[in-house]
Amino acid sequence: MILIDYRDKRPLYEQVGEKLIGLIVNGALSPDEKLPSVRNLAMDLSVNPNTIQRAYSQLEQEGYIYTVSGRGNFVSNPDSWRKDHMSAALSALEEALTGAYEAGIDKDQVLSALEKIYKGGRNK
Amino acid sequence: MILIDYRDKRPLYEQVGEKLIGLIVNGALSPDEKLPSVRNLAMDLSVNPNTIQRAYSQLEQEGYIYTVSGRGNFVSNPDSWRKDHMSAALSALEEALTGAYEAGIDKDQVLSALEKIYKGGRNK
Amino acid sequence: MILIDYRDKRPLYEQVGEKLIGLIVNGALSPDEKLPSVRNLAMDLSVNPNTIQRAYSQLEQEGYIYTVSGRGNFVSNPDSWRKDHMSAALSALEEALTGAYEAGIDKDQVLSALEKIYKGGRNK
Amino acid sequence: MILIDYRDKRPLYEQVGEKLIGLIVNGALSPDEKLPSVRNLAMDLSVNPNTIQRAYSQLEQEGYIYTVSGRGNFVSNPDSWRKDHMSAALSALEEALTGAYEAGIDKDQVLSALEKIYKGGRNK
DNA sequence: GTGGTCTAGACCACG
DNA sequence: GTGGTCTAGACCACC
Repeated sequence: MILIDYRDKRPLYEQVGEKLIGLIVNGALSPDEKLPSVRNLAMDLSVNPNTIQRAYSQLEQEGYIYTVSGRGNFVSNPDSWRKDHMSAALSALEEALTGAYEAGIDKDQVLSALEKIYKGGRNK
Repeated sequence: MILIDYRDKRPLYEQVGEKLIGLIVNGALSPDEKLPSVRNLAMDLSVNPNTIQRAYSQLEQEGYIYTVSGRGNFVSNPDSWRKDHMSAALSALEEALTGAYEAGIDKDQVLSALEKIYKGGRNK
Repeated sequence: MILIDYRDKRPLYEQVGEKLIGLIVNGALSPDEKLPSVRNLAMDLSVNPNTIQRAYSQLEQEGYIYTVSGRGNFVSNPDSWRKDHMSAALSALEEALTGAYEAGIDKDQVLSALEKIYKGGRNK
Repeated sequence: MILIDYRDKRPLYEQVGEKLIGLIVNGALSPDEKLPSVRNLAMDLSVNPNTIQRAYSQLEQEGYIYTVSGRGNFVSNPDSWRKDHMSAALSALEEALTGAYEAGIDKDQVLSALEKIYKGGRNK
């Protein structure tokens, strides 16, 4: 379900969190679906439960999941996160665009990259 | 010349390095122009010389500058870095684009962001 | 009669208890009226009977209801709880007021909030 | 500087955080002033450094302080938190007011409590 | 069994 | 010395 890349310099909990966000945004995990328990996922990934706990807390705080103590963690309704998620993605995009502009990348190149991704569909 | 943002979570040497790259790519620093000495810049920014040293080493390793021992650090010829810089910017852009796509951002929005940046010109 | 919010971080028994207090204080449940049986309410809310039991015990201990073993649970006479309830509400209010004061909230704002609630009437 | 109440049921990190917020909002800690280091405060309070770390992270995330890695934690400029802090205090106040209203507390009593606090000044 | 908190102790990057 | 991350192991409240 999730693979950890130990060469990645980012903290483990962030990696795990991001992967889960991907699954949620992709729709691989539906609203109100139960996520693996903290301990289970920790064992699966051979990682300390605290690390998973931290990833989950952060996801909850960002509105991607909600926690019912004693029951588990569940994915939130998209309303809770879609807006924030989109604005975050948008500002990341603007930053990348200015980077591209300053690097001297041609507008046509940007357009072709754009077409490739928006036509190819979900190829991740 | 350079301002340090202490609230930025990235390491200082990285911040300094990025600012210098900006100046180089923008052409504010021309090829073969001499950069400030490690000690001078360190004093200017009230920062440990080690920090500047590290920033310079990294820039050198990425090909943006070259070092002549005993003489100082100088801006490299664009040939040494332009290609790498562009491909890095391009892959960052692609990543941001897929992120935007998966977040459900409309193609038109991407285009408008694109226009805004590519028309506005170098205002940074 | 009662709705449970599973996203609420408080324990279920507390949530249920608070809702019941609301009904009692509002007068929706009159003194000496019989409350639903533990098992019935548990089934209604699809919740473990222990949870309801615990809510009832707490209400009893706070004087809002009384239990006749073998017969059921009944709403207490307001004399048993009104004073405690009021003093609790009052000290909570004072705490909130000092919080507001320290946050720099203007006296007029407090007054307008006060008017809004005390004029609007019982609309909850 | 801070006292921990072990009878309080809230988590330690929350208690510590709240006390610090109090000091910051009161002005006892000025903007850009350095807070005690994680380890120091942990020793002072005979508490695990992780606990303090968590308190600090939360304060940072709420905008009350900012962290410079390798240097320490510093209190933020009031602009970062005043607005959020006020709105939080305001909604807490409204909740307390409705509670008071429903408990049957007289408007005059509320007014007298209000006067007591807003006239008495900072008596905490 | 589930999440939440806490301790103890360790290692790393940064400056 | 400073914050940040991680592990190991423990205890608690809730359901």
